[in-house]
Amino acid sequence: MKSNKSNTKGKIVSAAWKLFYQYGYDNTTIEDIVEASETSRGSFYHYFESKDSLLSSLSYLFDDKYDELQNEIDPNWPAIEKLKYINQELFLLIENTVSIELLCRLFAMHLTTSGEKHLLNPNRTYYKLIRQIAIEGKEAGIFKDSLSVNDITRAYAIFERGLMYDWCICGGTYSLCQQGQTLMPLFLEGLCK
Amino acid sequence: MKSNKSNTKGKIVSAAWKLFYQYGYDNTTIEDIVEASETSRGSFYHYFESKDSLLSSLSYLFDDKYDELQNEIDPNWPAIEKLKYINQELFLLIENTVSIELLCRLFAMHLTTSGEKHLLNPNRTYYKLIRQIAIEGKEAGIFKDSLSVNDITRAYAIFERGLMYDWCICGGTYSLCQQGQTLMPLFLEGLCK
DNA sequence: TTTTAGTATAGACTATAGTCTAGATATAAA
DNA sequence: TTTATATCTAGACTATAGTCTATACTAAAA
Repeated sequence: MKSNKSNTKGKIVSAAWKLFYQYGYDNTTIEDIVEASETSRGSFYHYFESKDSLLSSLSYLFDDKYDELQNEIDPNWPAIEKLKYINQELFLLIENTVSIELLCRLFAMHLTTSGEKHLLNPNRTYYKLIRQIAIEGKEAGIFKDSLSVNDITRAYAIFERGLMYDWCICGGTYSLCQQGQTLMPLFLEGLCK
Repeated sequence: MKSNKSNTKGKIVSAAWKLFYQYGYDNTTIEDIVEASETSRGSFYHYFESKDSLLSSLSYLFDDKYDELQNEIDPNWPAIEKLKYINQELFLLIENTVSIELLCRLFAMHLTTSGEKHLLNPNRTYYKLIRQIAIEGKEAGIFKDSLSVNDITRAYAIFERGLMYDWCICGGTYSLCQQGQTLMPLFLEGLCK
C-alpha cells in the first residue's frame, strides 16, 4: 500500500494500515493514526472524508492484481477458463493476504456511505478485464444469445461479490477459494448455451 | 413490527421504526428514540446491544413472509418453480415495503457486528423452506448428483443475498424483481443436470 | 519584491454512541 | 411480612468520529 514517507497523505495511509493490521480497525482511533503519522486531525480530514475512506486503497490493491492478471493470462484460453482463473486468483489473494475484518469494513462502507464507491466504477481494470472476456465469449458464441455483454459482466460481478460477501458474513469460517472452485463453474454453466 | 405500547421494549421499537422511516437511520439518535418512546438510555441499552441491533426485527419480517409462503405455495410445483416463486415474492416485498437505507444498514451490520446474525441462523423459516425444496428436487433427481442438499441450499442463499447486496450498493437504481427474474433462472439452471 | 489565492496544518470544539453506577420495582424465599 | 435477588429504569459520564476556524505555507500574478 502506498507509503510516501515524505508527504502527509502517504504518512497517514501507511501509519493507518500498520495500526489496522496490528490492533484492528475498531481499536485504531483517528487520534492514534494522527499521532503515529505525526500529523494532525486537520490534515487527516483534509485528505480523507472519513475513517472508512482509508479502506478504499484496499480496492485499488485488487486492481493492481487485475493489471497483473491482464498481462499474465493466456489469450488462447476459452473465456470460461479465463473467468474461472481470474476468480481463483482473486480469492487466493483475499484469503492469503487480506485481513477479513478490513474486507468486511470495506463492504460495509459500500453499503452505508454515499461517497466514492471504487468497487463499482465501470472504469476499474476489473470491469475492463471481465468485459473483454465477455466480448470474446460472446463472439465465440458460447453464451446464451439473450444475454448481452453487459448482462454477462454484471452477472459475473454480482455472483463473485456474493461469494465474497457470504464468506465475510460467515467470518471466513470456510475456504473462499474452495467455495469459488465449486460454485463458480456451476454459475458460469448457467450463462452458457 | 412489534409494537406493544405497554412494555418498554415495544415502545422503543415502535418509536425507533417510526423515526427511522420519518427521518432516516442516521438522522435518528438514541436520544430521539428514548425521548419519543418516553423511556431512557438505560432502558434502551438494557434491551438492545446497540442502535444497529434494532434492525434485526427487519430480518424477522422476512421470516413472517416465509411463514406465509410456506402455506401458500402449491406443493405440486416443481422445485425450480418454487424457488423462483419464493425469490420473486421476497424481492417484491423488499422493493415495495422496505426502506433501502435500512436494508443497507442491516447488511452492513451483519458485516461489522460480532453479535447475533439472524439472517444466517439455519433455524430460520427461510432455510427450512429452501432446504425442504432442495430435498424435493434432489429426490426428483433434477439437481446435479455432485451437489448435496446443503450445497444447493447454501448456493441458492448466497446467490439471492448477492443479488440483494448488489441492489443495495447500487442504491436501488434498478428493479430488484426484474434482476431476479432474469438471473435467478440462469443460476438455477447451473445447479440442474 | 509584494500581493493574493489556493492549499495544508493545527488543534479546540461538537455531537452522539455506548458505559457505568446508583436506585426503583418486581418476584421469590424465609 | 420481611428479606434477598434479579430485573428494570434513570441519567450522568466517557470515548471518539467528524466539524470548524484560525494560522502557516506555497506558488503564481502584479
